[in-house]
Amino acid sequence: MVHIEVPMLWSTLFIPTLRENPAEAEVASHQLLLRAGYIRQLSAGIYNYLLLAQRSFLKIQQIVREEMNAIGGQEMLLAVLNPAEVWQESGRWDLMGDNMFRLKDRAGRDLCLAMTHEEVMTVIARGELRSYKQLPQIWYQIQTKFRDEPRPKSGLLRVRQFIMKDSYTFDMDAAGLDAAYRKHHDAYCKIFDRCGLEYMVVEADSGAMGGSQSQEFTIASAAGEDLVVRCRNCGYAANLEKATSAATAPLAADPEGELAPEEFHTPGFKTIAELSGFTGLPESSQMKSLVMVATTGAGEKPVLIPVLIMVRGDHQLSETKLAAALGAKEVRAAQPHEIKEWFGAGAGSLGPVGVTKLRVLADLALQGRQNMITGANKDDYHLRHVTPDEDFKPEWFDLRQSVAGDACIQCGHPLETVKSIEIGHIFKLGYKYSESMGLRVLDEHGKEVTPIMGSYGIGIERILTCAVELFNDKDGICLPPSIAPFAAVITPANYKNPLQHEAADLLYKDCKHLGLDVLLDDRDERPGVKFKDADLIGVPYRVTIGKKLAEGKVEFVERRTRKSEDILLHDVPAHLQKALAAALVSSTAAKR
RNA sequence: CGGGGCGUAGCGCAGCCUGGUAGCGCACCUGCCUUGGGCGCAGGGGGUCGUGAGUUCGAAUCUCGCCGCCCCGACCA
Repeated sequence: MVHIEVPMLWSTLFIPTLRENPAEAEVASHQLLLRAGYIRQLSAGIYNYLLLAQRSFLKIQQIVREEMNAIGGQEMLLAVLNPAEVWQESGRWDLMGDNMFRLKDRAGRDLCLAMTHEEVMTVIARGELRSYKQLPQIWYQIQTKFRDEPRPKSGLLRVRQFIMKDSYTFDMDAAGLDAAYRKHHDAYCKIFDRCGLEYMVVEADSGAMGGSQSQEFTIASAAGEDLVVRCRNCGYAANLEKATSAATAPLAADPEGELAPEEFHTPGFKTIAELSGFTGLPESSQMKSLVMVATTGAGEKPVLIPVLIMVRGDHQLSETKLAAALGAKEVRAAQPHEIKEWFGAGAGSLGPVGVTKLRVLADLALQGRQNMITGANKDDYHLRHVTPDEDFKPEWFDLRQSVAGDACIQCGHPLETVKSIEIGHIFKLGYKYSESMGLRVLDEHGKEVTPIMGSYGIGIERILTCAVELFNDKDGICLPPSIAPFAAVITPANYKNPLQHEAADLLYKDCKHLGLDVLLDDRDERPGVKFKDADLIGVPYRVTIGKKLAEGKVEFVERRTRKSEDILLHDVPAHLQKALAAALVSSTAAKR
C-alpha cells in the first residue's frame, strides 16, 4: 500500500491551540483536548475531531484492528440507518426508549440510528448461516454509534455520537462461546496494553443486553461516573452494581433468646436515623423495609409486581441486583399511595411481619440475625424482637450494595471503591437475539439448533480521553507514543537560522524515510511558543535544534518525564526508534 | 425530566443593579524589533450584545416567552 500524506509541517497544519481554557470545560481531558486543538464541539455531546484527534483515533483503530484480526475477527461495516422492524423483532425498539435517535423517511416509515448492532448482525447471520460447518464466526466493525443521552457531559466521556469497535460471535454451544469470550478478553488486554493504559477488568452486570457473563474494562479516574469495588489484596474487582462482599458486623449484638415480636409506640419517628436516635440502638440493629415495583414480561404486556424488600438499616438496596433476582426489566420505588393501599401504613412504619399478599425478599446480611427492630405496618408503631425465618419467611438474595470497608468475599481483605471510566465491555449474550430473531443452523446430525452469541465493545474516543485523564500535567497532555498523533516533534529554536533550518529539514526527511511519524515545527515563532505548544499537544518526544548544533548536538526530551539528553544529530532517528520500542515494551510490562 | 448557572469579537471576560456613542486582555492583520519557555513597540480589522415580543423618546441594560450551552440530581446497551 502506498501512503501519501501531506508534509507534517506545523506552519501549514490546522492545530488550533488555545492559550486559555474554554469556560465550559470542567474535566481535564475535555479542557486539554479543546485547548490542544484536538476537538471542537458542534452541539451538546457532539464533537468534531480535528487533525490531531483523528490521527490518534487512526492509531488506536489500527491497534484494535490488528488484535481483532489476530483472534480471527472479520471486519465489516454495517448500516447505521436501521429500519424499525429489525429492532421491533428483538423487542428493543420499545426497550431502548428515548435513548434511541428515531426518524421517519419520506414515506413515513420508522427508522433509527443504531446504538449497537446485535440485531443487524443477527439479520445477516440468519440470512446466510446454514450449517454448523460455518461456525464459529467472529464479526466486527469500527463504526459510529448514536445514543440520545439524557445528559451528555464531560467532553468526550459521555456523548451522543461516538466511534465504537463492536464485535459479535456466533458459536454452536456454550463451550464455543466460552472460547470466543476468552479470546476477546485476551485481545482486549493486549489492545489496552498497547494503548499504554492502566486498566482494571471488573465483573459487570449484563443489564439490558441480556446474557450470562460480562466483564468491563475500566480506567480508575476521578472523572469517571461508574464505581468499581476492588480488593487490593487479591485483585477482586467488580462494578458496584454487581459487587458482592461480606458486610461489616452489626455495631451492637442482637438480644439473646426466643423473644416474640412486640409493638412499641414511635410517634413521628420514620427514618432509620430517627429511630436509631429514639431507641438508642444503631442502624445496623434495624431492618429497613422498602416497597418496590418490578416490571417483568417482554414487549407489549408488561407485568407489574410489587415486592417488599428487607435490608439492614445501614445498608443500601441495589436496584440492579433486585432486578436480576426478580428477572425484571426494571424496578422502581412504590408510590406513597400504592404503599398506603397495600399496607395500610405509610413508608416510615413498614415491616415484613404478617405480610402475605406480597413477595418478601431479604438481603443475605440479615440471615442469622435475631430480635431486630422493624416497622409494624401501623403508623407510628414499630416492632422489636423480630427474627427473620421465624417471624417472617423471606426469599433470600444478595440485594445490598457493597460499600468501601466491606470484606472481600474471596480473601476477607477490606474492599475499596474507586471511580472509573468504562472503556470496554464483553458479554456472553446467550440466545437472546438468535432465539428471538430466528437464527438457526443444522448441526452434524441434521438437527436444527440455535447458535449462541457474544457481543463485545470498545469505545475508541474513550481510549484517547482516558489516556489524557491519566497522563497530563500543568503544561498539557503526555500521550503514550502508540496513540499520540505524532511520535516526535522536531523543534528548531530559530528556523530562520540557516544551520538550524538545514539540520531540521534533514532530520525530518531522515525520520520520514525510516517511517517515523514526526512533526516539524517550522513556524516563525519564538522558541517559548513552540515549546509550550509541543508540551500542550502531548507529543511524547521533542528534538530541539539550537545552539549546541555547533557541536553537532541536539536535545532529545521525553515529554512525560522531562528527561533531556544531548545527542548527536545523526543519532536522533536511531535513538527515537529505540525510545519508541522501549515505550511499547514497558507499557505492556507494567500490566503484570 | 427536576434544581442551579451562563449566553456581549475566535477565546477569556467587564459593562446590566441605576436605560443614553459597546469596552478590556489574549488571538488575528501590517511594519519595526526580538529569537531557549506563550518577547517588545507602533498602527489596524473584527460584535444584528443568543432569539422573539413588550415597556420607553431611546434597551446589551427593564419585563415576558423561546432557543442554546454548562454544572448538580434522576437516567445511563
